[in-house]
Amino acid sequence: MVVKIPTLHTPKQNHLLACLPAEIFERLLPHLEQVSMSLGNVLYESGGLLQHVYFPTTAILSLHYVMEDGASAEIAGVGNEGVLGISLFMGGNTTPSRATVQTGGSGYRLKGNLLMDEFNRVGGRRTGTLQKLLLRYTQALMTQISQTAVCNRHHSVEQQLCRWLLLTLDRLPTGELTMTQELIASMLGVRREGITETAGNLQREGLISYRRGHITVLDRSGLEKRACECYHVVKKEFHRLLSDAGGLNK
Amino acid sequence: MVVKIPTLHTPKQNHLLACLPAEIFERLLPHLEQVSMSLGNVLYESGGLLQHVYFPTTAILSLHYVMEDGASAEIAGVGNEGVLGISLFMGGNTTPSRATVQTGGSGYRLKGNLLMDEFNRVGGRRTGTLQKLLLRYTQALMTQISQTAVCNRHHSVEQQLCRWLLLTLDRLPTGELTMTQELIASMLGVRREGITETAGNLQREGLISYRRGHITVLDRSGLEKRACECYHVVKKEFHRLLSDAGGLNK
DNA sequence: GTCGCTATGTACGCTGACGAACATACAAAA
DNA sequence: TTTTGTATGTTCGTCAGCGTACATAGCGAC
Repeated sequence: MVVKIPTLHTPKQNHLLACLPAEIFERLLPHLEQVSMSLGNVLYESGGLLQHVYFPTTAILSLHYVMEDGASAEIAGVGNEGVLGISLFMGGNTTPSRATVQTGGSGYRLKGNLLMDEFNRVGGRRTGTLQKLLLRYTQALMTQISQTAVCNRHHSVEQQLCRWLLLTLDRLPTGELTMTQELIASMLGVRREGITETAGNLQREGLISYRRGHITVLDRSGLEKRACECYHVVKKEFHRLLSDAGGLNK
Repeated sequence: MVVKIPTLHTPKQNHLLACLPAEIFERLLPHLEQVSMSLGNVLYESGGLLQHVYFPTTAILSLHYVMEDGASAEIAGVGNEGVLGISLFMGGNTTPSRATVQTGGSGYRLKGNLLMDEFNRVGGRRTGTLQKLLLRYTQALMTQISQTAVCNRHHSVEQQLCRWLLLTLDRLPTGELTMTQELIASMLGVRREGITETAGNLQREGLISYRRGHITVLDRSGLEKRACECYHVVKKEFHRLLSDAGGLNK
């Protein structure tokens, strides 16, 4: 039985927005537009121009790359800890990767030019604060991407599945994710059968349970034991760089 | 026979330094310290604090990650097109990856605080120019890392070797690289025997020739045919973002 | 030159993941 | 309730890359 609790939506549910100093937050607030994103939506096409940046609150987004032969792989995920569209302020305006909605939900978007105004704003005590925050986030994202590269090289499907479940879990309010095995497989860039088998093992051992498109995590620390070190490296680095915005807010 | 031609060293051999406007370049010049780096030198240890940023001219550096069990993989390379030490201005001061010298040679280094002064400098017509350039470079680097992730997932050792040779070649003045198979294997995160076999094939077909630690590329376009799309994606993106500094210099 | 280190070559069995093909079973809509 | 689309389960042969072990050979030091 699913009980729908009417959710309060506020931009502060996004960690980056939440740790902006009041002065900046209030400047942006009138321009933050709530958007709901549903599974599979394509937010950025590879090579397309970015009109907005997105700050997810309950949604989870996925950066991935689709190759010439159709094979694909996720490069990184973006949830309420981050923002989609960094190439805007990094100066490229576009990237060769694609962004889709991996878990439906809500978020806020902001017109690119408004973000840039604030990014480059000079004057006042808060000069450079948004910039510092976004650059720190970008570095954390790079760590995530790097770790994905290493993980793809050396770790088993099971380790990767555990890592991925944990990272996704950390971005969700509950222990249940709405997610087919097919979708997970395409994120990890492996066969669907590989996920069926691995998830079957995890279920048999009581770590997760699932039914048609819904996975419930039963034993989080069990998953952590099975995941590769990559999970902890990424978590630690996000924490180091972004907990309390690394003092930016003081 | 190796003939040593006395080389002229100038910071302008590094593309990033070369496309700085004269005003900024001249401010930095007195602080650019030439350093020669030899194979295997560790420039940054994982988690260590960054004192300098490095602008390679003839050297090639490698960002890689060493895992708990000792296995390792390269995340990206840095040659005369780039700079090592971006986490300085990204705000993290350190990264979980490591940087070593992959091909001995020369470069220039700059004290971290001096770079930061210029990065954050306000006033004058050139405000933000260095910042824009470095952020663009960072985005290009992210593309390289992302592509490494995808490549690790889906491509064969042969494709990856070709990609890697081409990327390295593009950073060198000649068609010869000084490089053992063992070293290449550790870069790609595969077994040395895998490289022996693959390189043997490439040699048999006349694409490369090698002898104990030296590889000469004989048929560049042949390598391009065998490489995966990753090589071209990375090249294109670097070109798009950094050719003539994307107009920053005008 | 020759010695010795280290780079390269080769062979063997093993295994994780692949690709294809098909069976089952759940859940939502009719 | 029945239907139907889709998510999940299972099997089987194949293969790239791994780990191990050991052989050869180039090149620099002496």
